[in-house]
Amino acid sequence: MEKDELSEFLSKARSARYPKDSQIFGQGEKAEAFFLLLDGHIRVLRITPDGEQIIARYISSGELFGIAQAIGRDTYPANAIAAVDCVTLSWPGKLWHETVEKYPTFATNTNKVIGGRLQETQDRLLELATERVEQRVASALLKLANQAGKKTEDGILIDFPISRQDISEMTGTTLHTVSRLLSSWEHDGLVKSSRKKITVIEGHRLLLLANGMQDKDR
Amino acid sequence: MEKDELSEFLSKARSARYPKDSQIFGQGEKAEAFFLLLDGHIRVLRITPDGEQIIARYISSGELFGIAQAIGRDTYPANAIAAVDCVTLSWPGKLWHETVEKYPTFATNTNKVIGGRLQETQDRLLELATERVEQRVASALLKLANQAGKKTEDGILIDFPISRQDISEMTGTTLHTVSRLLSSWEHDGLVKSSRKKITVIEGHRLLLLANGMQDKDR
DNA sequence: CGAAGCCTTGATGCGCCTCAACGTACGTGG
DNA sequence: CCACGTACGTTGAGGCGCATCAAGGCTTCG
Repeated sequence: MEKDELSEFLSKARSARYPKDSQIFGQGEKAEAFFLLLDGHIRVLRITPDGEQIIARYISSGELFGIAQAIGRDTYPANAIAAVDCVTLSWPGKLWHETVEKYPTFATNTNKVIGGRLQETQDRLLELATERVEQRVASALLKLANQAGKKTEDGILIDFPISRQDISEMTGTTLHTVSRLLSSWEHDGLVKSSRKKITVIEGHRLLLLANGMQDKDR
Repeated sequence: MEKDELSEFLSKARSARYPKDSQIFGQGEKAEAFFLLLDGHIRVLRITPDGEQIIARYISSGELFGIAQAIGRDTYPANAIAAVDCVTLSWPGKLWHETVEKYPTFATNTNKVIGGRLQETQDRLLELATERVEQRVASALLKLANQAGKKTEDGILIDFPISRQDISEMTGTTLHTVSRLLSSWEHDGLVKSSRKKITVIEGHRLLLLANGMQDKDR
């Protein structure tokens, strides 16, 4: 897409602000628009008929989301909730098809985005099926630190509020087990955490845990 | 794509036969080609560094697979193994990009294919995280019967050889647990099975199990 | 006809969920 | 700004679902 084409495309966008904990769209709702996250972090949830939920992924700024049109759906497949105050751009759904027609690279690029998410999801499936809770939680922390980490004097802080419950919903376990793990890791100096805040201190040792190695410094 | 364009595209394909249990491509190999399954069934495996594996999906005839190029990868993300004797068409990888450029619908269609697989994978993730083994195995059988079922006088036969081990690798459990479940279901008349062969007899009762309901006919 | 691969079934144990109770930080309204 | 309520976190006790270990039977194929 050329510069002026891009700016024309951008000019059709609507900007919006979502306060922390507000819902941007809901699972099953008619997909009226697709989004680009300008600032903030978004939690993508999938819910079972009987109310249990898991966190499918976190969206960071710069990512497209809610692109139901791209995969030929007319409803959103998940909930999107602002994890912090967020700023988005959005376009009406029908503009997707027009844009794809005009700029074929748009479609091929989307392939890569969706393909990447497919990969990621399959990796998690493999993890969930073959690894123990401790490894999965360690992996999740590392991934979060990687995706949304902020360097501090203590270590790498995950830069949005995240509860034990959230982590349990990312890893298929309970908040109790997560709490116990974090307590034990904090005791051993691997992480530091307080209410809705987690800092990774010794990433390399966490990585050993994630890979199922014994931590000999224990 | 128009008729003569399609036939030109098809004329560039190479046809191949893969005997049962042979490998079509391997995880991590350079992706030289992409494939269309004309006849047969293919098992797609993902393997962990330490040798454990899960079945990501089964491909049925008519489906594209091994489309690493589409998602911007240059290696295959999984193993593809012929579950029965298979016939495929394949095209050199670089033809993907040319084709996409020439026929933009190709890219948008691929979006739908990949999007559908993403959905499916996320559904399985949700299942694996929230449901018990019994429910997952019941779901897997129903899905298989749906995707590759053949009506027989007894019920719906899954139309390719599939072992207890295979089912366990689809559902994140062990062959022992699967064996026990199938035995008990056979005893109750829900299924009928022998070596590498499974027939679903009472789908509706299996569905109840898959949804976590009590089976009151037990 | 033997050997390998697949399936079955029991016994045992443990990883993690569940249930329960209490401590602690946060923010909201008086 | 303090008091209170609510949401979040911690920690223990107990139990169960399912993996693991073990041993033997059956089917298929060379």
